[in-house]
Parts: sequence; C-alpha cells; structure tokens
Amino acid sequence: MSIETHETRVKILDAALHLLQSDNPGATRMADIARQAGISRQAVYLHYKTRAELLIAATLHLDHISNTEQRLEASRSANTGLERLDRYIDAWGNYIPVIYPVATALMAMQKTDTAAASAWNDRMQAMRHGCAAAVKALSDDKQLTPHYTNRQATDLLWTLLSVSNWEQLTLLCKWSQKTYISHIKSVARNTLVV
Amino acid sequence: MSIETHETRVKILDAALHLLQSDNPGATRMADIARQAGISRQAVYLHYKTRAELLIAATLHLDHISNTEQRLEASRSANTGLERLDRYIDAWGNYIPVIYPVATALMAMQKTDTAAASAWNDRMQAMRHGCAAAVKALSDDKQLTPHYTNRQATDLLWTLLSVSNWEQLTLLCKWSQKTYISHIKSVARNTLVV
DNA sequence: AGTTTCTATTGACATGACGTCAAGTAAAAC
DNA sequence: GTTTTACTTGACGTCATGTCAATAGAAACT
Repeated sequence: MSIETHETRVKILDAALHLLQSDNPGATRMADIARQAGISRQAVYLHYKTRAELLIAATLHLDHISNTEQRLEASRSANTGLERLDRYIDAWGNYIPVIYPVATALMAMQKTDTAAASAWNDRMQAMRHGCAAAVKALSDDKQLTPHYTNRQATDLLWTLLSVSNWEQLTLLCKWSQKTYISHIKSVARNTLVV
Repeated sequence: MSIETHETRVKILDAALHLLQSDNPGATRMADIARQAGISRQAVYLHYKTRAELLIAATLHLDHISNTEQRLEASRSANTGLERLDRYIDAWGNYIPVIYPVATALMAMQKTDTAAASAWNDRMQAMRHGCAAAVKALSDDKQLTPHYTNRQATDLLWTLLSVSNWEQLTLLCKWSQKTYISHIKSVARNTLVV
C-alpha cells in the first residue's frame, strides 16, 4: 500500500494538480490547496512537511495516473534506431504538456529549495537516460552522425526535448502540439542522423 | 543625463550585479543590495520602487557597460547569410554568460511579477529580431531550407539560442563555452541551411 | 467498556522578505 | 537664511510558509 493511496493524501494531490492546471497556477498556495481539498490548512502539513515535498509527491502522483511507463514502453520496443528516436520524441514530447503545470511550479522553487531542485533534477536525469538509449540505438545502427560524441549527441537531444523549449515553441511561438512534435523530430534527425 | 548616471543609482546597480554574480545569487535580497551599496535599505526604494524595477534597470545597466550594441554590430555587417548566422551566434551566445546571473533573477520573478515578465519578454523579442534578420539573410541567399517557413525557422533559431539551452549545455552538461558556440553553430546550420 | 492512537480541527504564533510611512538630519541650491 | 534634495533610523503592514498547543471524534486494541 503506497503512501499515495491514503484517501486524504489523494485529495490533497488532486487538489494541488487541479489548481496548478487552472488559469492562475502561480497563485497556488498551501491554503488554496487545503481549501480545494476540503480540509484545514494545517492538515496538509500533517501529510506533507513542506510545499516542496507536496509538489514532488504531486508529480509522482501524476506519473501514476498518466501511465508514464506505458507511454515510454513503445519507444523501447522499436526495431531501428530511427524508429526509437521518433517514438521517444512522441512519448516524451506528448507527455510534456501533461506535466508542464507542476513542472513549472517545481522549477520555480529550484532556486530556493534544494529538495525541489534535486527532485526535478532526478526526473530530468531519468529523461536523459531515454535520450541516451535512443542515441545508442542510432549509434548501433551506424546512423549517428560522427560530428558529435555519443555523450554530446545525448546532451543535444536532451536539451532539444527540454520543457523550456516546448514552452517557448508552443506557448510563446504558438506552435500546435502536432507541429511541435513533427518539427522537433525533423530537427533531431537533421542534427543527429547521418 | 540618463537616469543611470546618478551616482547612487550606479552604486545600487553595481551592488546588485555584484551580488547576483556571486556564489549565492538566489539569496540576493533588497537589504543585501543596500548593504553592498553602502546605503540604507530604505534608500534603495527612493530610487527603485520595487525589486523588479531594480532588476530591470540592472539589465539595462549591464547592457550599457558591456557594449551590447557593439557586439551585435559585427553580425549586421556580414556579407552572406551564412556569415551573418555564425556571427549572430557568436555575438549572442557569448553575451549569454554575461547576462545570465541577472537574467536568472528576472526569469524567477516572471511568475509573480508582470513587470518583470514583460521586461524579460521585451528583451527576448529584441533578441528574436536578430534571429529573424539572420534567417532573412539566409533566405535572401537562397540558403534557407524549404522545410520550414521563415517564421518557423526564426522560432527554431530563437529557441536554439535560448538562455535555458545555454544553461543546460554549459552548466549541466559541462560543455565549455567554446564547445557550446561551435556545436550550436553546427546545429543551426544542419537545421536551417540547405 | 475504557483507553490509546490516529486524524483532523481551531487559533495563535514565529519567521523572512517586500514594501510603506513618519520624523529627523545634513549638505547643496536658491 | 530658507528651501530642497538625498539620505538615515526605526516602526509598521502584509503575505506566505511553517510551527505549536489544545481540543475533538472515531477507530482500534485490550
């Protein structure tokens, strides 16, 4: 029985996600989350000692209810390096909009809160492993450009697929999600594939 | 006589930049800036009504003392589109480390402070104009790939050259500034040039 | 049934940062 | 010699996080 199955905890996490996904995510305070969850502000602290801890739990909860593992399964079962690259971009690129609200909140705390910083860092390192696997698959297929080392190619793909880039291209440049995915795929190919 | 030539204002802005460039930039409070400038905390507010206003003034001050205009002059005087692209990446890419500390502070305020958000947005739009000019120069030379519209090519270059990407590649991936510049140039070429 | 434990409640309080206000001072400008 | 300007000190208001103490009800154990 995971810690997140406790009824009140689920209520808290759902409330937090709901508010972070609303029109004014920046104004999501502990008191708002408590009110939304239907409990007292102090009760939230009985379950999560700090705001950072709550937000971290919210991302894990979101992973859980969004079948993150399943999304990434498709890329792992690809037959060629190129296919793996495309599928990874599909999986991760389409997951970004889902985690974006809570990711933003967590990233905003990075400067002040080391727990939040390392939690977000862990997630990004996990994502980087997916990039490294795609690069390795390309390399095994002799499809990786010799222009960069495997390490550098991974760094580039990792950076290309960053949340910030998604934010800039879709929210600021008004690209549709579909355009984002297809163009990122083409940039990745042009950058990494011979 | 510009507003930044006032002796005390210069002291305040220099103090702010000094602290933001120190080992713990996140902990730069108004009181710290005042102490560093050698004046009382309240005196800072005589010159800058809010923290956001101070940070915005600090970026302009930094532009001023870093000869930003001169840096960008080189790219404008290029003869070919390719040359212009390379020189623009040199100019902006090497300016990022200079503005990074204050940029980080300003970006961190974006969520809560609309003045900070729009100030940073203005700067980024100005940078985007440089990208658009480079893309147009490529297009005029028939060197721009037909894969994207001019607008989309500008969006991509703009995103590629973002502060976040610089941060990720140099600070997280430990690329040297030199590697960053040369690899970004190669990605830009592979992405945008026929 | 009685006691302990768990969860939650209310209300008060500490902390830290931004920003404001009022009263006073010292030097420059008129 | 008076006014203006820039600054000082010290107190105060606000807002959000996080803490603490006293209380209450319900489930769980003996």
